[in-house]
Amino acid sequence: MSEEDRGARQVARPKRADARRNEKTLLDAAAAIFVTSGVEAPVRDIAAKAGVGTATIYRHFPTRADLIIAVYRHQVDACAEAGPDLLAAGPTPHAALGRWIDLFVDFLVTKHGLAAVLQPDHAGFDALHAYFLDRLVPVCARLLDAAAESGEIRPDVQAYELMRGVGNLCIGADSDPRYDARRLVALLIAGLRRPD
Amino acid sequence: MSEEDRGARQVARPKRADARRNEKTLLDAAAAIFVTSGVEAPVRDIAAKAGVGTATIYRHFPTRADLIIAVYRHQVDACAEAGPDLLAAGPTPHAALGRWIDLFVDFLVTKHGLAAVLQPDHAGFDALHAYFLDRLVPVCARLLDAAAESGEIRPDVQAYELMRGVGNLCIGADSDPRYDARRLVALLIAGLRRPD
Amino acid sequence: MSEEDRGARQVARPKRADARRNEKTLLDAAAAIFVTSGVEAPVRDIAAKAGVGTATIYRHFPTRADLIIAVYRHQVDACAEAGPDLLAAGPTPHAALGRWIDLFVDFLVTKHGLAAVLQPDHAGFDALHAYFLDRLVPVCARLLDAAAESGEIRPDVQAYELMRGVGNLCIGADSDPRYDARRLVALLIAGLRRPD
Amino acid sequence: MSEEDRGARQVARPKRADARRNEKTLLDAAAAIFVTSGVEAPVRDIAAKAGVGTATIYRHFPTRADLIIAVYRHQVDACAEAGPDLLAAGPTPHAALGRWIDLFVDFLVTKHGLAAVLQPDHAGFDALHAYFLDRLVPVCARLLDAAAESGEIRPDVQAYELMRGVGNLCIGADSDPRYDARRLVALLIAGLRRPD
DNA sequence: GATGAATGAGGGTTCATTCAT
DNA sequence: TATGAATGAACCCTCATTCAT
Repeated sequence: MSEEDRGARQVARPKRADARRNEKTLLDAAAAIFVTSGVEAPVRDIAAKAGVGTATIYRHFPTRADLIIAVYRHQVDACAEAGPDLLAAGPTPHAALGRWIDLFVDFLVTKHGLAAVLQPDHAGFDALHAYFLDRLVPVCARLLDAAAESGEIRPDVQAYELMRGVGNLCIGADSDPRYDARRLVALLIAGLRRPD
Repeated sequence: MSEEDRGARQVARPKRADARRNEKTLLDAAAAIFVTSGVEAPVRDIAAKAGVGTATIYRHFPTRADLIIAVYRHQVDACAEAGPDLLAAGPTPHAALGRWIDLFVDFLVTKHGLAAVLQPDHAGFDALHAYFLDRLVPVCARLLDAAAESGEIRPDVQAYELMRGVGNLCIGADSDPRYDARRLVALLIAGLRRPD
Repeated sequence: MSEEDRGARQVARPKRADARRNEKTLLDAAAAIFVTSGVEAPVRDIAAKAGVGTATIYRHFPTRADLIIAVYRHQVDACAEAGPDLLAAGPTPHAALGRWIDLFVDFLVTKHGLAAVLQPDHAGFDALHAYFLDRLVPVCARLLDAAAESGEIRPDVQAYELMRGVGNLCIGADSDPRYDARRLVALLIAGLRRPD
Repeated sequence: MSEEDRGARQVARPKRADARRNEKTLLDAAAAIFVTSGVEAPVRDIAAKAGVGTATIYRHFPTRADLIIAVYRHQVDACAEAGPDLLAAGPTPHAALGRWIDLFVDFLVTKHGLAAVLQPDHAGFDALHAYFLDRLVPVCARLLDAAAESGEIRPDVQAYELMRGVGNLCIGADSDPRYDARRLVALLIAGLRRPD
């Protein structure tokens, strides 16, 4: 594609290649640091890992929430998108819900400190909280509704509450061999079953 | 050796009463500050509330964990002691377990920030973690065992894990009207039931 | 060598018109920002207002002093040129001096932060300082000399010092309703009168 | 004086001697740094000069304005107190005003950057501004009133405005051999004379 | 025993200026 | 020539903890 083509079709932002590459470097560095030091690691550490100045991070990601979202966006999206597929795959809505929640848990437990920061009152992380909720609660709600309609589970549980609960169960789940978030979440999901 | 013995053997220690009173003042102040600012409130705030110097706090309670333990000891003990009674009261071990867990949840959700700090990897809070575990896990284990033996619940759940899960579900439970820890914990407990 | 000449000798420089236009845009933007945020406003704000990159500003105006000079050159020149006219218009040299100083004050008080930056020791603003001095001190000196020769004022006041004093009196003159630089400057000029 | 004596008479604050000494060190260090780097010098520089940690400065002087006030309090007070004496000493109110203003100017010109920071709109320095005004404007007003009543000067000049003007004339007065604030201020004061 | 002053490590953030594209 | 991304130095401020009195 020639430059004219691009210019003609869009507003033409030439510098992009560089910045794009840099942003990638940044995200990789952040992801790496998040693994070792948690999502609240000092900005300076991330900058150092990426080999850039601190301000570069602020340019790309004005708030820490922005950075975290960017780092995990793909995975969150993938999780959200898997919901309908699992529902379709069956065998029952409740089983699909369980599998989808497992996906979410698998994602969360490997992200050091992320679950803790997902708390709604964690100062400065509202955007992060909102993003996760916006993306995942509707998916969860659909699975929940389906399971409720099928009569498998009790109809009085809210998707928001369930997601929060699952998120909470994932806090500190790595680094403790005697605590298996997945197992507990499974109990929680099992607890949804209609008491017969 | 009892405290009286020690006092009798030496010259009377007039400061003792003072110190005792001081400790009480400290605990009251800490409790009050914990309610408003959480268990991670600045040491200075607590000292100010108690009307003492910061070093006084360190003298009585070398680590923050010590202070938190002292503040909540009575309630934790009461909770622990309620276990056997509830088990005896029935009607079933599983029901007793549910009631006992409710007691724990009621305690925890009203202690701003306590659940969060109970995480095993929370630096500097090992003593706190250990205390809660020492005190409560055995109680929980007994209830769990009884319920397992009665065949009400699955036999493969560890008390430690369950307590951690319940604790996690209590994180951030105040300050969010859409999240009811008690309800979720009830689901978790319900999920323990043997799948028939 | 005139600008046209240079253009004629080489291959036509089509960019020239562009650059010229760009410089105009820049000056307008700078003037606007100076009004709202003062002459020490962030470079980025000016660039943003002009719709150009920051480096473009540096290309046209290597130092901030250059930019400020360019923005106010016309007004400073106009002020300088008014001096002889006022002197000719009378009625006395001292009166003319007063009117000319008023012109300068009117200019200065409306330029947010300019007077403050005119200080000789303001790092990086030497060129600005020098420009104002080069342009205005001679004019002031002529008025002062005339007034001294006419016997209206004391003969021992230097133009440089007077200009600095007037400039200083204009600092922070906007934004304080209880401070009227013009009134104070009038006192200063009145104070020049020969003590009889 | 025994400890009991002190305890009986006051609230008994034993530690004072130390802190007092340290505060003195701090003020000396600040004064020294202010001379070389101006009153807006980095907190760290002052701390380093005093050989203390930065927080020590914040403890003693929560805001920079507090520190500056403390450093100059004695001199400002002395200046304020000299007003009535000078008025009494004569020979005329206007002469007394001139001498008093000279005192103020002598103080101000030797305080690098102080005059500049006395501007009412200088963010974060309101307390400083207020202090100077509270302390000096009333004194100036009294001198001004006396001179006005005696018929020496025009009656329409406000003490606030005059003080601001004098303060402004002192900005950048050190470090410029061609600018003598005292001389200009004398002109300003001379300009107060009633136009006959 | 009690005090509270001092410490100093950290963390976040801004902006003038340079430089690769 | 224009761009705007990157740089990184500088600064402020907070607190847990120690220590001299």
